[in-house]
Order: sequence, then C-alpha cells, then structure tokens
Amino acid sequence: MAAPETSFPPFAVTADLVVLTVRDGGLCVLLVSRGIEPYLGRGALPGGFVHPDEDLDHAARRELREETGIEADIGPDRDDDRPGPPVHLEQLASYGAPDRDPRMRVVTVAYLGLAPNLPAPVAGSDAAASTWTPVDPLLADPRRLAFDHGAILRDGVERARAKLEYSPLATAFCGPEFTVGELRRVYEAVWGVALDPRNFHRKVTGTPGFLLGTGRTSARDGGRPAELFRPGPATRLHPAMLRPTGPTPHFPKSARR
Amino acid sequence: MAAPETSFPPFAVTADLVVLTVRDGGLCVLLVSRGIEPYLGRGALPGGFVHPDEDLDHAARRELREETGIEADIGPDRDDDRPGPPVHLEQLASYGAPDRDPRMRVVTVAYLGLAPNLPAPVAGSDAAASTWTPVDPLLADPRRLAFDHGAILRDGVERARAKLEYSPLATAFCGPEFTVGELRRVYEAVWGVALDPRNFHRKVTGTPGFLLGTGRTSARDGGRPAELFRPGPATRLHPAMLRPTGPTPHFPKSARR
DNA sequence: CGAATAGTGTCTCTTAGACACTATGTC
DNA sequence: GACATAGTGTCTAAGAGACACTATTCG
Repeated sequence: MAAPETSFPPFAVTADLVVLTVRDGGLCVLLVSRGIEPYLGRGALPGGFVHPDEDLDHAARRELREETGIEADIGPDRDDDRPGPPVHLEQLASYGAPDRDPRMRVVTVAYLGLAPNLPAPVAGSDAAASTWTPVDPLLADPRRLAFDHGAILRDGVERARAKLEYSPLATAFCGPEFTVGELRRVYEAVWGVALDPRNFHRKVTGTPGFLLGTGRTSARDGGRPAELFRPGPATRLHPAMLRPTGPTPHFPKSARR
Repeated sequence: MAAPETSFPPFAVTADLVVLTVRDGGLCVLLVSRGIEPYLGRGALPGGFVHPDEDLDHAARRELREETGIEADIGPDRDDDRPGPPVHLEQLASYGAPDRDPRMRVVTVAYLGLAPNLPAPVAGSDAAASTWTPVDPLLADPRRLAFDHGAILRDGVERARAKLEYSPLATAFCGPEFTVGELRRVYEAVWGVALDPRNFHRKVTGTPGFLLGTGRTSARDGGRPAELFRPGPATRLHPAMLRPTGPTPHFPKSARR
C-alpha cells in the first residue's frame, strides 16, 4: 500500500457469479448467452461491473438479482420479507490475467452461489437469456464458455465439492424443508458418487447441529414417508462428511502404505 | 459480463500480502511501517498497485520481492537458479469496500504467503522498514493496522490454520529439511495449542506422501538426534491432521450429544 | 402381494488420543 | 549419573463403511 496518491493504472472491476443447483440428479450452473462480441452467442457466467460506490458483496448480490431475479443471502445487510428464496453466496476468487478480456483491462471477483432447484431461471430484468446448464460437459471442455469462465466454473465446482465435506452447505441446494433422501441426492449429484442410504442417514442425523427435525413427514418419493428436516445451527460439520475415496490423494500410488 | 464496451468505473487494483512465519514459538506477520498519510506510521501489509500488463499472481510475487527480497513459489512461471528460499504464495481473497481507502476507489487482491523462519526481513528495495510482528496482539485489536488490513490478516491467519489440517503446507514454514519436532512446533505455534509429541510423530510419519525421510539425522535440540525429513509429494493429507478441539463447533453446546 | 424408500442394529476396520516404555544424545 | 528429546507399543473410544433387518407407504 506504499504508493503515491497521484495516478494509478485504471482497471474495470466486475463481479461474476457461479450459481449452482441440482437438477435431475446432476449439478447445473446458471449461464447467460452473450449477446455481443467477443464470444457472441457463447455461454457466460452472469455478472457485471461493480459500481463506484458499492461493496464487492453488494455488487454480486445486485447482479444476481438483476440478471436472474434470485435473492441472495450474504453479509449482514440482509432484508427479509421479500419474495423468492435466498441462496447462499460467498466470494470465490479473483481473476485478472491481462488478456482475459480483449476489450479492456478487467479484474473479475468471482462469487459462488448455491441455489435450490428453482422451477426455472427466475423472472428478472435479463433473466430471459439465463439457463441451467449441466456442468460436466463444461468441465470436460472449458473453452465452451466465454473468456476464462471455464476456469472460474472449475474453481467454483471444486469449492462446492470441498465445502460439502466440512460445512452444512448442502442444505443450500434444498428447499427450506427436505428429507434425508433429498439431501443425499444433493451429495451424490455434487460429488458424482453413490452413497449408502443407510450409513448416510445415520451420519447426517448424528452430526450435531446439522439437521433439525420437524415432527412432520413427507412421502414425496413413493416409499415410506420420510421425516422433514430444516437446516440446523452448525456452520461446520463435526465429524465431517468425507468423500468416499478420500480427499483425492494427489501423489503417486506407490507412496501409499 | 454483459456490458457495453464504452465507459466503466475506474478502480485501482492492488496486491497486498499476508506473509506468515513462525519465530520464537509464535506466529508472526511481515509488516511495513507506513511512511505517508493516511495511517502514517501505522503497520500495514506490504503490497502495491498491479501493473497494467501483469497477472494478479505476478503482481503479488513482484511486490513480495520488491518489498522484502523474498522469492515466492506460485504459478507455473517459476524460475529456479536464483538466490534465497521460495515461499508458498496463494490468493487469499479480495477486499473492495468503497471507503476502505480514503484517497481513491481501490480493490485489493490479498495473497497469503508462508515463509520459513528467515534470519531477518531479507534485504530488498524497501525491506528496511519491514518487520516480523507477532499476530496475536494484532488479532486482538485489528485497528492497530492501517486500512482494513486487520481484517485481511484475520482471514489470512484463519486460512493458514485451516490449511494445516488437510494440506502439507506446514512444511512451508520449515527449511528444506526439518525434524518432526520442528514440524510439530510449527503446528503448535500456528494453532496455539500443545500437541502430544508421540502421537504427532506417529501421525505425520504415517500419513502417506507427507514426509520423505532422508537417512540422516540432526541433533539440533539437545536430545537424541532426530531424523531429517523433506516435504513429500502429497498435496492433500489423508488422513487429515485435525485440530484437537475439533474444527470449532459454531453452534450451541446444548445441541451436542 | 411386491416394489420402493425410510430408518435401525451390528459387525469390522481405521484412526485419535492417552500414556507406558525404550533409544540415544548432552551435561 | 540426570536430563532432554526421539521414537515405538498398547490400550480405549469413536467414526466409516458393509450390510442384515424392520417399518411404512403405493400400486
């Protein structure tokens, strides 16, 4: 921060959003179709310029609302009594390669949002062009997305996968009340694995602060009615919900015991 | 990213550094003393403007080198054959409250660096003013630091504490070779707890990919000579090195079993 | 009835933590 | 010798995962 007060290199700063949800058993991301060059017609993450007088978090919330009609739950200035369910929103990372936008020098602060399975890309100013898109093909070929949005998506998905292990954020993919089976299908979709329903049930109901039982039940899936739960007060899970194969040992197999 | 190509609100973008090390059994951060207003004479994180043609990671590395003489190990463009040991450096988060700098609208991309216990703030252009400062008093009263650097420091320390659990990054606080006892004192200093030396030894040597034994030994601490180790190939620890009390259950105690 | 989902019990294996004990250096 | 640190063995409690079993609905 030791710098002269005089001139400085001017940057554009944008807030872009990786908003994830689970639809039809698969992880999906909210994309808009670009209406202008460059990358005309390509998929892109929703987002836009940070205003001169607003915080980064505020810009992310505003862009989410403007482009998708979704209300986000971030920071202390949360106004209740408003339509639509909130989504979880947190800062992901910043991206500032000099050539990432051919038009100008722009630094993007990316945000990660987790949303329940909304009926459709919710109505909003620009919402017409926004669609839920399965992430798997996009992760396999990141260049399908405009700019460096493929890399941002990859980082967002990896963050979501990691946070499901030690935080109760999986509930952000569900509605206000949900069954253990619905929560399990969230984990299975995000991680791309099959989990044992019986061990999963014992684990999530046994982790203190994760779930709050409402005495009521729901028979949404044809079998025995399941109890409905709401998110509990925990912000960290203990013990954690570790991914089956372990957290990806990134070293030669020969080094294992 | 759907925006007109014309004008945009100009921002200054800086890269600021939270560089941590362990000295005398305590966690310390590298600070510079501000030579100009505002916050004249206060401690501040080293950093500076991102250049018009450089990546964010590059700016962080450059600022670290310019202000402290420390070479960092980040990204693919790492040039070996250079003096001094590298440090670990990773992006931490971005901070952009409208009033965080009274002079101008500035967004800071903060980086977290982990350094071994260097002899002293290494020689460099501006290194004269940089000093290792224990973090505990700064965390207790964040306003001792300029701008919002107290909050950035808090986030950096928390990131470091968390990453020690599931990554082998604690070795970044040690020299190229170290004993298990030295590594244990790193964990104790960063977490601020006492660990059982015997269980710690069995755990780190039993975690695949964490440590590579060199047949040699060292008697740096007066007792029986200890084997020297180097960092192993693992990038994630499995099983993890969990903090004693568990990962801070942030929910009412009554909810525990 | 069978099929499907919900939920419990139980067993085995691994790991965390407590701590007794041995090993090898310095003074 | 005393003392300090390094390293191993062993026990107990808890969690992960496999899977048998019961419970409750629908068609």
